[in-house]
Amino acid sequence: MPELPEVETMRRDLQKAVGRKVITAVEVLDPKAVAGGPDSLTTGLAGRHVRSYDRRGKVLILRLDDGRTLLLHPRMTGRFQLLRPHDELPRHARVVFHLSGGQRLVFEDPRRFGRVELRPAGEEEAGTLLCRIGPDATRCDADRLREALRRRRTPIKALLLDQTILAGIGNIYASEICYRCGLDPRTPSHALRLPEVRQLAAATEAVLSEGIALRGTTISDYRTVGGRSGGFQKRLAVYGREGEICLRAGCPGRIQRVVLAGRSTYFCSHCQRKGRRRK
DNA sequence: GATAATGTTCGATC
DNA sequence: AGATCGAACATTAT
Repeated sequence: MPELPEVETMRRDLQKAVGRKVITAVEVLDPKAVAGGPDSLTTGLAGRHVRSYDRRGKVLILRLDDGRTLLLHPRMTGRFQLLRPHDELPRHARVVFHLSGGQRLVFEDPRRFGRVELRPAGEEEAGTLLCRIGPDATRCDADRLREALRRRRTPIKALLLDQTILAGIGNIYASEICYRCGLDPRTPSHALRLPEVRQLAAATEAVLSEGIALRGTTISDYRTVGGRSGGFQKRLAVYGREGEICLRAGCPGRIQRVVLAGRSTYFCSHCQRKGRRRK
């Protein structure tokens, strides 16, 4: 269930494993997986290769050698797997890209929320997957962030999940980011002043880059293209730790769970205060 | 069987 | 008009 660090890991893995291999054919096993209809993918992809592997937020951006762009959003359970010639298709295979050399790149997705979309040259931003998202969260500008927060009453953690403000933060990293900068996730956004927003921006960049360095977080489903688990689950300070003791040395607090914007949210009420950061 | 799951979008309501 | 909330989407695992 990928967020920014997991999609970035996918991007790096694909760049390395697929590189400029030629796509010889595409099979769409689940038409629902393709925004714009299955024919949009099967027409004219044969003979093409990926010229560059890019990403914005949780969206993979594969630029093809003919100028078109293949966009992919894994949503909750989408992932790529590289199969060797005699490997069987995974149970939830949705789209299969046949590559020169006999390998197959499979997009699999049990819950079927993920989407692939092929955009014409110069029109990728207008597609359904990119048109609603803001700048990538790895480059988190504090002044811009503050402007986005100042007239909103929503809890700060809910705003971190708003992809139009910053693209890429999901439910795990949102709780971890709030913990990192000592901010109560329920704090109304407009209560943050510039110093706190700066702390928040710094915490966002720090947590995401650690997530990337450890190749993402595996709690149950997420696997890298090579089928391996990520490593950031070992570093989670609050997510999924309801009732456990806070990891900060000497802190007597226990991790609490509340629901914000319909999603589980974890925090230490001792370390995390409203509108105030931890020293 | 009920519940929750790392995501987004839509419609209803304020 | 804009903000906000809950339901919906679909499937699996506990």
